Amino acid sequence: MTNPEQEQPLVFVMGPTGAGKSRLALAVAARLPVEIVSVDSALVYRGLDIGTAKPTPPERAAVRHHLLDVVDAAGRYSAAQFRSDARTAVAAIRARGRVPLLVGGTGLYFRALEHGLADLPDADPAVRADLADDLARHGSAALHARLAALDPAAAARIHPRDPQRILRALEVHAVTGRALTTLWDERRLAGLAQPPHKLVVAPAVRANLHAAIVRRFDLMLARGFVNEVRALAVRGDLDPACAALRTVGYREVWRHVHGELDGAQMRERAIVATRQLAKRQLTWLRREHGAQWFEPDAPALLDRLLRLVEVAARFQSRSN
RNA sequence: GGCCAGGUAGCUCAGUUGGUAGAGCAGCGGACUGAAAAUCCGCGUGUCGGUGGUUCGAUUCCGCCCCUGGCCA
Repeated sequence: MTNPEQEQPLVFVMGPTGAGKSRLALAVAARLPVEIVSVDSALVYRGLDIGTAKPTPPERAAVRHHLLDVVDAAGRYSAAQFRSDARTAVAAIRARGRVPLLVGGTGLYFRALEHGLADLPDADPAVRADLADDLARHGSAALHARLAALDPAAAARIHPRDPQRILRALEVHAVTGRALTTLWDERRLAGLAQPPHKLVVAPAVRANLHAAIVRRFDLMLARGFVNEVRALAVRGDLDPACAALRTVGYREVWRHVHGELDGAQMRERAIVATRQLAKRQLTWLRREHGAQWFEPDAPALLDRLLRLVEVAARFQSRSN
């Protein structure tokens, strides 16, 4: 008998922010023995609750959720760490005889889990700080030129004005002495043995998604989003360079709390940033092959999801 | 009611010494290998407020009308 963890297809529930993924997952959890694995780069941060629309304590009491609150707001997380944590969570859920449901909107994390990643060194804070210094002093074009000498293949695919990727490629080279693009070809961290079932939840009409985003942001404000950010500010150890504070909404509210934006500007810019995020998420989703697309709250969506989970649950009980 | 300043892209505005116009933002499309809710790339036709006139040609000059803001009554 083969390992059921590798044979059984996972179920992915994917969609842009505000499309109603969490609501759907909770509806399934009310009827079948599922646990939810969050696939979301913002929900991992402790202290970011209202502005990330994180499932609430009652919701988390009703259904077990994984990969929420796994790092401090001052900390770092990564796609590779997600891949590893998600695999651990999936195995643990299955060992309990339950069905994991992977729910979220971070395209890179879904991809890392499904297809794996190159086995690369972790971020090195000291090297990164030096490179950030060089960037401030010489500009990204100069660093891109430096990269072109060390790793021409990487330089060819990274835009000269994309500092984040230039820095990462230089960082990998500094830490390993090897070209990033060479390492990509060498060793991979495994993806899934079986292709997952992918369900995409997204309004077909963009204006509907935009309207949902506005409603949701206003609800966040009503629930005390500004006070939540104030609480993060009084800690004193966070600044806008932290990954957590680059999150959509948090960066705008942070500036509001520090007097740089008035209430109306903050709201407008946060809503704009959320729309732009949703658009980028849709770009990832359109690329997903074999995904089934549904309108939020479509009865067919819940039916389809329930059927997939039932099949998985049956498979699960047979192999345990 | 009078005077002044405006009315150009969804928004804020630039511009055309008369040859039908372009920036920023928004929006849309795309990329994406340890920051990814990040970081980047690409995409600009719109009754130039309306109407009449001058002109080969008017968004541009002139008249009238409408609208907005300010000042005066």
